Amino acid sequence: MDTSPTNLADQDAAPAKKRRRDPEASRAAILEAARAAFAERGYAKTTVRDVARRAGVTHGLVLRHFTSKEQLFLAAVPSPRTLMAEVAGDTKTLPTRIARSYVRRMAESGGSDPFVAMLRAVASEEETAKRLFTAMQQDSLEMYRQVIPGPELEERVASVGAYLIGVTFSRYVFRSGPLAEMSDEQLVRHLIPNLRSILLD
Amino acid sequence: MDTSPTNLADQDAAPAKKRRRDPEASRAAILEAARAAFAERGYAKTTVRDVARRAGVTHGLVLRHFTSKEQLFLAAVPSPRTLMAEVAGDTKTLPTRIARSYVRRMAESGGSDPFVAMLRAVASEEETAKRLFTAMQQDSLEMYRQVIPGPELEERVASVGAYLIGVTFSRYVFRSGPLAEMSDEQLVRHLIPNLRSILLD
DNA sequence: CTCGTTGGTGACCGCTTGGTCATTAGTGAA
DNA sequence: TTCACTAATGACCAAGCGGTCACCAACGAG
Repeated sequence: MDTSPTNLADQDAAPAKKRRRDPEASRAAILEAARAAFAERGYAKTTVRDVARRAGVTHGLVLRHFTSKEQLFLAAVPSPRTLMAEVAGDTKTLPTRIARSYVRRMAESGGSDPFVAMLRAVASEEETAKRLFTAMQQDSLEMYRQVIPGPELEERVASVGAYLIGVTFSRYVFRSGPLAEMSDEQLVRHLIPNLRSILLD
Repeated sequence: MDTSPTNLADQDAAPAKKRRRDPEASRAAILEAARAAFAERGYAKTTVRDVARRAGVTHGLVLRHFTSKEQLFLAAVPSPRTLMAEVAGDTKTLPTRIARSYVRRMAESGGSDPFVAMLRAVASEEETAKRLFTAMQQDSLEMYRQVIPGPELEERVASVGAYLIGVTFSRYVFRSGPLAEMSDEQLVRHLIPNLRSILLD
């Protein structure tokens, strides 16, 4: 009553494709697909099959390379080297550099930055992501410690972090409202005075 | 080879319980359980069975009362009446009132405020939550419009919103770092100057 | 041309999920 | 006490998940 070798197909890539056989390229394609998927839909809603389809492979291969969905997340969304690099330098121009560096970085990745993926993952109560996020915050605190004077350093840095989290949320997750509609240049101009007052009183 | 009427049980409440038969009470218990669950674990990770267990009923009853998980979300997490009420009043003391009202509100619900639930739901790309969130932002903008002078009102309000989103994320979602460890009073004191400079230059 | 190696496949599995519905049992009125 | 009414239950379902694995086919070495 069923001559075919299976009852229900489980195919991943729709069109018939030639096998590529290039493990490095496959790995890279999967990682990029994973980054985009986790940033766009969050950890919980992203399925291994989603990532596979984007990368043009089968979900079996994804698990073969990365063992589990969590391992894939860890490989694709690595500790996003301090949200704002280039912190070192003159204290007076610090806010400007932070704003520029933040906006450039987000613009380059087109909204699929690891930072966005981590925000989403943390929001859906993903323990792994929380650990990464903690490490990231520690890193950034260390960098500020050498540049900024005064007491309440921790609190000020935490507030800047919170502010940028909120901006990221509005602009790249929620994607609605004035902050989402500004151009990159407008956003930089808008951020600078706020960062300054939070950071330097 | 199987005398029982079913193979795998699907029970929800572990201990044998008497049937309560009180639709109003059930509804209320389910709604409260849903609010807490959505705020604690996010929309994607919360299952209908989770909510049912918390409420002490079966998951069948939850769906019977609310039809679907999404309807349940909409019923449990209603438009959270402008994050900060009591905005009207003197402009000079506005930041203080916003900070107080925000902190009190969050403290009262013990971190299971609808606002947190919505943040989490939006982060996992839930369209329904996005719509609620948009409405909420519109509401709050309306209220500010009558109280605050000057241009760039939209941008300033959006930035305050973003800042509070970030603070909420750090304190009630991520639950780590200085902002999470502050007492309510400390947080109020910390927020006021930042809110003031963002809102009033 | 063979043939061992190995990147890649897709059927399969156990389990969980959101959702349905026939059945069961409390309850107030007659 | 009986009985209609209906809140509540829990077995059931299809779909989809993460994860496994026997197999297949593309390549380089001989």
